[in-house]
Amino acid sequence: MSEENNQYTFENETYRKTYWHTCSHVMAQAVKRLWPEVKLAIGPSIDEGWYYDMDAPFAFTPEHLEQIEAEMRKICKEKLKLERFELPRPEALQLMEEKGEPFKVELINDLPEGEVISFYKQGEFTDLCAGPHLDSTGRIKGNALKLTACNAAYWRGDSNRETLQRIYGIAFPKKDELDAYLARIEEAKKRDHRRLGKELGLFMLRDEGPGFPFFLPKGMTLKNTLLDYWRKVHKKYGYVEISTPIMLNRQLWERSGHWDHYKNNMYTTVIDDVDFAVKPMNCPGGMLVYASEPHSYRDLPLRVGEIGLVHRHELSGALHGLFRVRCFNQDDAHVFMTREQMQDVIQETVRLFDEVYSVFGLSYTIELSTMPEDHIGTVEEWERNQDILKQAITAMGKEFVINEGDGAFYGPKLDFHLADSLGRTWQCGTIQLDSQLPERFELEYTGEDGQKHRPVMIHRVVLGSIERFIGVITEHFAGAFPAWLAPVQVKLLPVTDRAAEYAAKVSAQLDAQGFRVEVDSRNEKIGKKIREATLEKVPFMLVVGDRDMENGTVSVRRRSGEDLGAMSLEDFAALLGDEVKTMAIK
RNA sequence: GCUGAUGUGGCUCAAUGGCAGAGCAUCUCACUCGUAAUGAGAAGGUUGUGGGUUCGAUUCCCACCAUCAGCUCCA
Repeated sequence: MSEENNQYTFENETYRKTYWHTCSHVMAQAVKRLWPEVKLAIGPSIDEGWYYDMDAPFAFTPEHLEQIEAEMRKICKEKLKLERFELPRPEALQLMEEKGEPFKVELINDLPEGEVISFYKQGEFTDLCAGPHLDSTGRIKGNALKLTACNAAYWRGDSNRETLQRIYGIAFPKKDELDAYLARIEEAKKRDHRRLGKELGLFMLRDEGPGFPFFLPKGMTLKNTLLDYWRKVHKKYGYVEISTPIMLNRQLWERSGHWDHYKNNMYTTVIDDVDFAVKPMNCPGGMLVYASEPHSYRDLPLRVGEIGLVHRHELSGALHGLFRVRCFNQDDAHVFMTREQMQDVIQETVRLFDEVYSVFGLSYTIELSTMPEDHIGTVEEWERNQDILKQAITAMGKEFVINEGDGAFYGPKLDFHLADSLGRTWQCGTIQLDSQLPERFELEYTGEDGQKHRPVMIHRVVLGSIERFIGVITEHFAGAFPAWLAPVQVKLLPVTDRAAEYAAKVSAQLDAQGFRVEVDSRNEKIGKKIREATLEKVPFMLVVGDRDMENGTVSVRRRSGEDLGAMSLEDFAALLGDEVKTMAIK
């Protein structure tokens, strides 16, 4: 995906960003020409294009955007020079007040003392801006720019402040690059897991349960196959598996801290006059399991996995297909260990992540999230744990970026972000270091010295949410899952009714060998059956007709269209078995 | 939750202040066919829900629900 993102002929990123930034000024100028009453906020360049936030007394429509585009083209043709100038604070404030730009006035007021206050002027339009910019609006190719969307955004990202309108745009030095970009966006939409999920019969969402996905037979097969793999790979890494209740009483959630720190997102109910909450996380249940019997240092690290169904009340506007739901399965695990084992355990976990993600061909970026405002535990403890996470991945030669203040309330974490087909990243894996919950639940182990000690733990998920991960790989593979994952691996296509019985026999034989097989016994032409099986993205089609019956063969076709010709069923089973094995764990 | 848009048979989409239409899918019949759509016929809709305006609302207005784009949030 990243290759596709780098098709631009812009010389380099700095130039690209400068180009887009100047576009945002041209757009603001166009808007002010058309509707002088519109107030300007901020208009930066972004990874793909630019936006400008504005406050208008009316809502921008697609027609407005076309008008703005037309005016932008005019401004490009006018070849206006961009001139930078600086003003002392009082004059800068006076200029923006005269122009009636309250947001700019606020920005200037918030600039630190001594900061240079610079403006860029092009024709009649002047904007507060640090720059840099192109030297002329004539540098922008007017017919290779497009305003792509208009949406809401909060002033300064604060949901308590004004809601502004954000207009997004994209531009390239050449028209055909813009076309290629727009075509890529269209192509990415075809991979949307919500669309593919419907087309392939994987899952559905209903008004009756917003954010609570239904899995259909094919999606369920996919999910179970994924979980089979998960169990195998975790067994290999020394994990055991448990299952804890979906609902536990209030006392437990108070003890874990969730009642105080997470209550707004929890579904609660009253049973026999006692408050209960549906679990938003699996850890408290896992604590109870650990605490249910004494442990020796010899048992550590103790790796306890759980495919846990959790419910979280997300804001209605945040829901998004399988990517953001209110109920999902976490491929959770808690590893209990001594302080000395922390670094090893973290590294072992990262190696497990690498193994799993590489099976799917997914790349990731790592974020280290540090202490949030709402937290438990001391600052020293947090810093110590953050350092351990840093050291562990640095020693493995991995890069990370810091996400300040975004840790869980009980500890810092490493988040693994996987990219979807639109280049959006989704947090899937996470490793959270926690010395707070063991404290709260008074977990213990007996050390070599015969004394009781407190273990530390990590909370970790690899796939994250099974649901989200299915969404990510659906887009990643564009619905064409590798054979080991495909809900249907083989589709038998009898050419005529005469071959129906033979097809059923072949199907039964493959089924007995553990392959997932379907027979298309409809009275339809072979061309139609092939077309539909291809659209269903079934990896292998076996065409069987009179010739195959006579010779005891199957005629094999891949979903790519490749015709492998007739072969014996044994040969085909070997071929399929091989393909399945190369992808999955031994 | 906020701003804007959308909501029509299972799916994709038309249309209109005056009897709601197509393609695909479904069902029936014929065809028995060798690598991306055989033909004919039938059936299928209180136009998201609830109010209102109107002689008449699927269409106009209001509220709610859901979805979409984004913002905010996201253990």
